[in-house]
Formats: sequence, structure tokens, C-alpha cells
Amino acid sequence: MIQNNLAKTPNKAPGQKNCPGDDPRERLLLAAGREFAEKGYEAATVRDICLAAGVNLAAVNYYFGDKRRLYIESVKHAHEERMRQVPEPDWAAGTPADRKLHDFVGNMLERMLGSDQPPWQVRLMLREVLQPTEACRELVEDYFRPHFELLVAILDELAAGRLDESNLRRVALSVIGQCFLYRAAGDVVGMLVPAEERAVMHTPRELAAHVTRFTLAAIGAGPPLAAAARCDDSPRPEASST
Amino acid sequence: MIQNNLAKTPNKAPGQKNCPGDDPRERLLLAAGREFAEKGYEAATVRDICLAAGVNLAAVNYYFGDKRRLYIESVKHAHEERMRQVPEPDWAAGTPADRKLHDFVGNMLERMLGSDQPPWQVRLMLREVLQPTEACRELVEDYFRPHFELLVAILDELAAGRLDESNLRRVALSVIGQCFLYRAAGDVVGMLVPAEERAVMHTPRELAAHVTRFTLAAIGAGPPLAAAARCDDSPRPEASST
DNA sequence: ACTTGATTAAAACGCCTGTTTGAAACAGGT
DNA sequence: ACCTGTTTCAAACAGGCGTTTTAATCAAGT
Repeated sequence: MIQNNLAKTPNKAPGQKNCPGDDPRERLLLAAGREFAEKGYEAATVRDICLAAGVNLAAVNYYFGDKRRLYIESVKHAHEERMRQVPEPDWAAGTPADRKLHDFVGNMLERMLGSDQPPWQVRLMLREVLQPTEACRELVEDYFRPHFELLVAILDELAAGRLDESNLRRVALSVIGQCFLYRAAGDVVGMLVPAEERAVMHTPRELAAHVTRFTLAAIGAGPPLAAAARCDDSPRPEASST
Repeated sequence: MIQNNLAKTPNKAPGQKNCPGDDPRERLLLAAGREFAEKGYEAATVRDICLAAGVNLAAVNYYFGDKRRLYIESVKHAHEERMRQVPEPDWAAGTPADRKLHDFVGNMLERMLGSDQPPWQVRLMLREVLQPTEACRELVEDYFRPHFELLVAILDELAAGRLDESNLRRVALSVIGQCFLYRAAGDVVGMLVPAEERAVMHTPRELAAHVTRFTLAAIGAGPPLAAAARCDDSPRPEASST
């Protein structure tokens, strides 16, 4: 009579038309992602989600079983979308490491704060970071860990073997933390910093430059921010900001 | 007949007995803070709160009017408690600035991660930071801004006037970001770093040392982490860690 | 045209939510 | 003892929630 409880993938051949807004399952995932990202799991209601998706209330049960599984699938969906949209940076062979770091940080900030893309996917993933549910482990392994280890590799190159793995990881977390704050606590940051200053200095581009300089200086691969007369000047040739 | 809607402070003279667990209003605030911190606003129910507080269900209406105001009051209460417990660091006149920074960072990390204190108050405040409600502005002005400006002052002292205010604020946010990550995204960090490494290197004390070194090096007030042979050694006399 | 299975639609089901009610219990003042 | 105002209590309320049910609709397959 009724299929037991398994989530269904629609029987229509999906290759026929990839036009979005066609497949109810897809529309549900999209609307659910938006709603969950905005309001959180508890506050988002399946009624609102179905209304936004333009599908019947029973569809969430039909396609996903229940709200919890819809949530998990919507997180996965958002993160897959994000993976497709944001290409891994791919540098030419001889690219200097400080340039790589700058690109990496800029990329991360662009992903986190970027205006090019609706931020709801990032918001959804952020919720998972802040208090992980079942969907988190997969997110970490597929998404965060590769980025994290790429960053560690860049830092290793910059440190030229003078930092062991533990310290490299700590430094990597320092880099990530600097960026993460603006995404996770952006509102509070906005209250602590004057608006006009924020407008010119808290753009992804400017922040990337700052975080890169800060980090390069910290590990000794660039001049300190407060250009003291410690050595003399011109501390290193490759320290090219912007 | 019935008082309109104003929150009541109990008529019993509060000076008579400050024994906790006596005043229902206090017990409600405590239980509510715990519950809200753990589950979030939506998921926490007034029934559970009242049960935990050992008061009748109608008490929340009687003392606070409704759930929303109970939440706001519980946030304020938690932050006032936190203020009372964590003393502002008070240094002797001649304390070197790098020592101040280390103390400041250590203090912040201790507040964020410290095991001495039940972490539910911090969790509650964290929720406000991540998505502010009405209670947030007050929190920022009373709690975060003073700390933030103290940090800026320390950094200014370290930079010896070589960084303008905008840059000082950015550096301060870099410091905060490094600490904030471990509190807000601790679970994900725990997945990225091996457990034994975390046990020895991710203690508040060790992290404080790292963040301080990292920051001092970045602004040029301490040796870089990867001790390159840039000048020679002994970069500055006051760079005393721990 | 009839059958079959997948999909959609509307309505209902319990359940749990925040909130309100009206009366009981308690205190202190006169 | 009696009134008075404050505080507690058990019970109920209306509404929204996730989920289920049942029937209608649709698209082929034969």
C-alpha cells in the first residue's frame, strides 16, 4: 500500500530536464536550506518550508520521511552546491607561498562573507559548526579537512620546516579564527567598529590583506605590522602585499 | 484584581536571606539560563525550566510576563554573574605590555574555555553573539566593549604609536578571533586535531601562550614563531613568555 | 480502456507549546 | 478574628507543531 519509510528519489529521469523549480524534491531541499539557515532547526516549520517550496505539506514525509532527515539532506545539499561553486584554488608550479596564503585567505573570506553568493548556505553550515548534529562529521571530512590541510601545507612551506605539525595546525587555526570571527560574530564586530571604518576596512579584500600580513609577520615570513626599526628596513624581498 | 503585566520583584526583603534557592525569581533565572544556554530559545520550554527551578508553571508569567522577557532577563543575569566572578585584570604600574597582553589573552581564554566555572553562562552569551536579540546591545556595551578597548590600549602600548586606531582594532579582532574559534567551533577543531595533541596543546594556558606569541610577533613586538635567522637572536629584551 | 504504481492534495490526528484563569494558601496589619 | 495584598497552585485554553491518513490525480504499460 504505502512505501515504508525510505526517502524517494523521483522516478522521472533526472537527466531529462535539470531546470530548477521542477523537481519537488529539489525545491524542498532548497527552501528547507534557506529556512533552516535563517531560523534554525526548531524555529523553522515544515509548513513554512513547504509553502516556500510550493509543494504540499505531505511531500516532506513522502520524500524525506520526517523533518530531521530533511534537515540533514538539506545540509548535505547546501555543502555540495557550495563545493561546486567554489573551485579549489589551483596555483601554477612556482607560485610563492605567501601569494598562496593570500589567495587562500581571500578565498575563505570570500566564501564566508562574499556578496556574490546568497549567504544562506554558509549560514546553514555555520550552524552545524556551532553545534554539530549528525550532518557535521561528513561536512568536516568532505569540506573542512581538505581546506585545513591545504592551509597547513602552505604554512609549512612558509615556515620552511621550522614549525612542527602541531604548531602548524595551531597557526592554521589562528588564521581560520581571524576570518571566522567576522562571519560568526559579525554583528558584534559591527557594534564595536565604527560604520565608516567597517565599510572600507572590513571588506573581504581588505581583511584578506590584513590577515595575510598578520600571519606572515607572526611566523617570520614577512615584515611586522608595526614596522619597527628592528633590523633595518626591507626585511624580506618576497613580502608583497596586495 | 490582578496586577497588569509588570514584572515583580518579590516583596520579601532580599537582605534578610541571600541564600540561593530561596527566591523563586532567582531560581527561575538560574534554571532558565541553563536551559536556554543548552537548548536555545525555541527548544527550551517553560515547562522544563519551571520544573528545573522547582516552581509552578505560572510563575514565569507572574514574575516575568512571558518567555521572551524571561530569556532577556536570564541573559542579563548571567552576564552580571559573570562580571562579578571574573575580575578585571589590574596590573601594577610598571607591568610590561607584553605581559599585559598575555594576561589578557589568558583571562579571555579562561573565561571562554575555563573548567573552573560552569560554562552555561558563556554558552548563553555566545548565542547572543552568534545571532543577537534584544539582550545583545546591552551585553556589548557593558561587557564586550570595555574588554575590547582595554585590549586596544594594550596593543597600542605594544605598537608604540606605530599603528593607527583602525589597525589597532583590526589587530584586536585578530586576537579575539584566535580565541573565539576554540569556543565557538570547538567541536570542529576537535575533529581536525588529534586528541592527544589537543589534550596537551589546547589548554587555556598553552593557547594563551601561543596566541600571545603569535600576536607579538605579528606586530613586531616579539620574535617570529618560526625563529628564522633574520636579525640574529634575542630580538627584544621584554619578550618573556609565560 | 483498464490496471498499476508513483505522485499530489486536503484534512485530520495527537501532542506539546506558551499563556491564562480562578481559586487556594500565606503573610502581616488592624 | 478579619480583612488585604501577595504569592502559589492545579487546571484548562487556544493555537501551532510534526506527522499520518485517505482519497484524488496523473503517466505510462498492456
